[in-house]
Amino acid sequence: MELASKYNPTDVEGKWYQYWLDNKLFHSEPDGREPYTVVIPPPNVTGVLHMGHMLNNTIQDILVRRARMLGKNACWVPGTDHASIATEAKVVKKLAEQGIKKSDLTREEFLKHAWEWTDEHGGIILKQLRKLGASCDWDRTAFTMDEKRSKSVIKVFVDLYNKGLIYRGLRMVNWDPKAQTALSNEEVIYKEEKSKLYYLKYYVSTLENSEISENSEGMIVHKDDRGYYAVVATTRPETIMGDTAMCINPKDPKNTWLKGQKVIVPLVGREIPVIEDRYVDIEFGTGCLKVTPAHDTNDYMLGKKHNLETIDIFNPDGTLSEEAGMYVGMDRVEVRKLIAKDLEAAGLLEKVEDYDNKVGYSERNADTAVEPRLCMQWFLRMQHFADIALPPVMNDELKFYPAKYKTTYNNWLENIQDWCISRQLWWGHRIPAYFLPTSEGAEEAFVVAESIEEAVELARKMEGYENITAAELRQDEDALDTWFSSWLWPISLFDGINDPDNAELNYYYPTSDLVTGPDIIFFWVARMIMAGYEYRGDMPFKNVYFTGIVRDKLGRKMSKSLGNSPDPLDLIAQYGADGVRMGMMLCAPAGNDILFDDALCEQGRNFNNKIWNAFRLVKGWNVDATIAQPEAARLACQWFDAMLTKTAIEVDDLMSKYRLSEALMAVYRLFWDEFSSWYLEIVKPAYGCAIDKQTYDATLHYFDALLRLLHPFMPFITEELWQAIEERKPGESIMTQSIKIFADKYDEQLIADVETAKSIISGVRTIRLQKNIAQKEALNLEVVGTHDVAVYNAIIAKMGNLEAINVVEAKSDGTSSFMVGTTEYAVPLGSLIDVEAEVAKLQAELTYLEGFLSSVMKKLSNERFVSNAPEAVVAAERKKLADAESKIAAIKETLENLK
RNA sequence: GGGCGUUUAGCUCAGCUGGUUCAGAGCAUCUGCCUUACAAGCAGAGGGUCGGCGGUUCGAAUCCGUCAACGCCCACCA
Repeated sequence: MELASKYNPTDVEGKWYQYWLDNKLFHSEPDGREPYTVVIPPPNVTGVLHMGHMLNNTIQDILVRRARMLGKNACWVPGTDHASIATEAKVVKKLAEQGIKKSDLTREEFLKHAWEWTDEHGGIILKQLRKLGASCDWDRTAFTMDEKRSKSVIKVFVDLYNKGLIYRGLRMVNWDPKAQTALSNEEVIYKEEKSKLYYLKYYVSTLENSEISENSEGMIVHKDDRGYYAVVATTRPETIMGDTAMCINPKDPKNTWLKGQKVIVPLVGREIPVIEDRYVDIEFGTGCLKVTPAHDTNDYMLGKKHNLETIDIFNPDGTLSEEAGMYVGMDRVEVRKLIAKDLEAAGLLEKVEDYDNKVGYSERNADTAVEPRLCMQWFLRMQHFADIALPPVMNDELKFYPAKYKTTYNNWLENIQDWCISRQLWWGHRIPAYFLPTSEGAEEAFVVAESIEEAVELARKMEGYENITAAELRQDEDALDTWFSSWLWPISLFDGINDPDNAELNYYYPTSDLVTGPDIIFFWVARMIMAGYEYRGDMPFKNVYFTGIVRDKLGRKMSKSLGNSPDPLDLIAQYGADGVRMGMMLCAPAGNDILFDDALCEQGRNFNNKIWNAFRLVKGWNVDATIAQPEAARLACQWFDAMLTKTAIEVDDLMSKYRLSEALMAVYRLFWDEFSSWYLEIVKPAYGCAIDKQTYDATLHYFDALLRLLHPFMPFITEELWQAIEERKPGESIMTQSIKIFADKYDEQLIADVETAKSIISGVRTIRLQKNIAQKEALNLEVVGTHDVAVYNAIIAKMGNLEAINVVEAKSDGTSSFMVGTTEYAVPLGSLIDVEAEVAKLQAELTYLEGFLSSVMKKLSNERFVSNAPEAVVAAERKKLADAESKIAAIKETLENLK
């Protein structure tokens, strides 16, 4: 077999991915094996693969491939998320480019565009995942808005409504007056802005000029010829028409005199009460806060708490409404300027200060400040869900990796707020609520049903609606929050909402591992747990692995605007999928942020090359069945066998703790250092010579084992080489080979002894380097005293190119020596010896050892140490002492001889 | 403001219940080598008061306190 000296991934990857697909190796059906299920965190249907996906999906693929090789029935279900906000925004933008406004379209027309967009761009990201090698069961690909998933969402909404867990209520939303739509918090961009802080005079109507006589500590009373007044600092004077109270902190000494009073809203002339609430910051402004429940989130909370009236002074387009009573029809921005002048003219503006504050702007209309606005919304009561979702995580039935996120989870659930599940969007699952015609001013009437037919049926049971028709029902315009569909994902993927207790669900659920980012622990992870217990009475997954956030090597978040995010597909083209996977994993310890650097992919690529070349070496050997196995090779096989087992056990342990990065590193070192640098060098036949059959077969066997260990991390190259080890039957793949081929014990002493032998070899090599002696030139080695690892002489001789290894009482003259453990090794160099350098080297070692000895002696002469420390520790110290003393003696003797 | 976390070699990180697998790994660096698998390589070497201070202990990277720097999440100041 002809092999290039460098591994070329592009030749290999497409071929094997197709092979896996053709042989349906990713596909899973329930059977007698233990299931291993992973559901993909569905990426945005119209999204493009970014580094976060790379990391996340590499991890999932590693877990899935490994589970498969452990003999489990692995099922990784892919799919996409309709991502209502993001997708709708993209469609709106695209339409805008064509000169079409969303407001000019009907719902149906808009949705047609959205579906077109989805069909056009949808699934690109899933195709990209294939380049990475993702072993998803593509036959199961789902979409949060496909038929089954949509039906599930509606069913769940109706069910929760019927259980009394869904209700309607007012909520402050971020309103974009230009787009005339509500925005999610994520769509609001806060900008630092230089604005003004207006200090307005609110005259106290309930105090006569003379009433305040006592002046308690710290009290600040404002009074002019018109009477007593409070000063309120605000950045938004145009909202005073909506004021329904003034609030002070009950603990504020400055304003105690205002308690229980009433004040007059400037210009407006309306009398409002002074209320007290700890919410008010005593230090800010004058400690007096104007309360405008309709136009500020916190004020709304205060309003609810103190039963205040709510006056909505804005129209949806941001102009002032009739309710305002003044400046009607003018834009809020204009009014701010105008009212400031009017206030000043009326002598009601005490002062204006410059002020830096953060103002929210619409992501869609950069120049439009977001207006808090009260809207009727749908809510899900969360206390019930918190109650069922908290215990399993806290008592580790459902495990988080890393565990620190338990705290985060706990904090959120213990302070749970009701979930606003409606969104003022069209792209998504439309809320299955149908409003009935009502007379002006009457309370709204509606029914919640899975279909219009059922809605009509329900409505007809209501008093006064006995003859209502479908045409008279008006379905709620809003769509459901995207998370309201994704929280069902682990169940809905197996159609467990529509068809509870179906065979697939019973087999695959609960899923095994969830791999996701900690940023969606609340949005998604917590809610899936809730839905899991609500609809299955069981956890949706057994383990959650939280990845870090991918940052650039300077620690900055990857973002389009910074231009620091590499295109994953470019990386794959450059380094190969296996190289990039390894690059990701090398820098990805669980729970830490990932500082990504191309250099890591380079390291991955280099490793691929190393594997490739090791294979070239082995496959290039000529095998001669008549040759007996050399001693060195026999020993090397024994040793490498133990090393394989040792590493396999280590990898098992690390993987069980989700320490993927370290597991990969363990295999990496096994392959590069132990297998390539030691094992292969030991068994490698001399140039032009053949290798014995026994060693050759063993080597192929080790190669096979190494490829299996590596396969979950680097699927492509391992398949390529595994197929090349020997003739394979059609359809065979490394994917389906077992990884449970290792013993559960290994000879530790054997490994330790070879380590000693390796140290001896290194010692010889160091001498060669220092003395500039070529590897070709054979040397002798003298072992002074006892040679504990004489068994490995064959290896030591071969690797050190030694003619002889002699155990001597005293070494000969003119040697360069080194120590391994407590034994001295000497290489006779004859005239090559540099006495001066040798003395200096030994002197340095002596100084170190003497210092070491004195510290050990100090410890041992400390009576409290000897009496308190465990015996084993004391014994160890005594051994240190003895060893150091014997080393010192040996060095001193050598020094004497040299002189 | 509330909560969580991090700080160990130039970089990225391991170091579980205090004591020979306690000062480690990979990369990078330096020095020799185009040695017939691989220079995207081989062989060898150097490099750390374990963030600062204080305490507990015979003994602290490890436990406690405190300060500092950085990061994340939540709530945000009208």
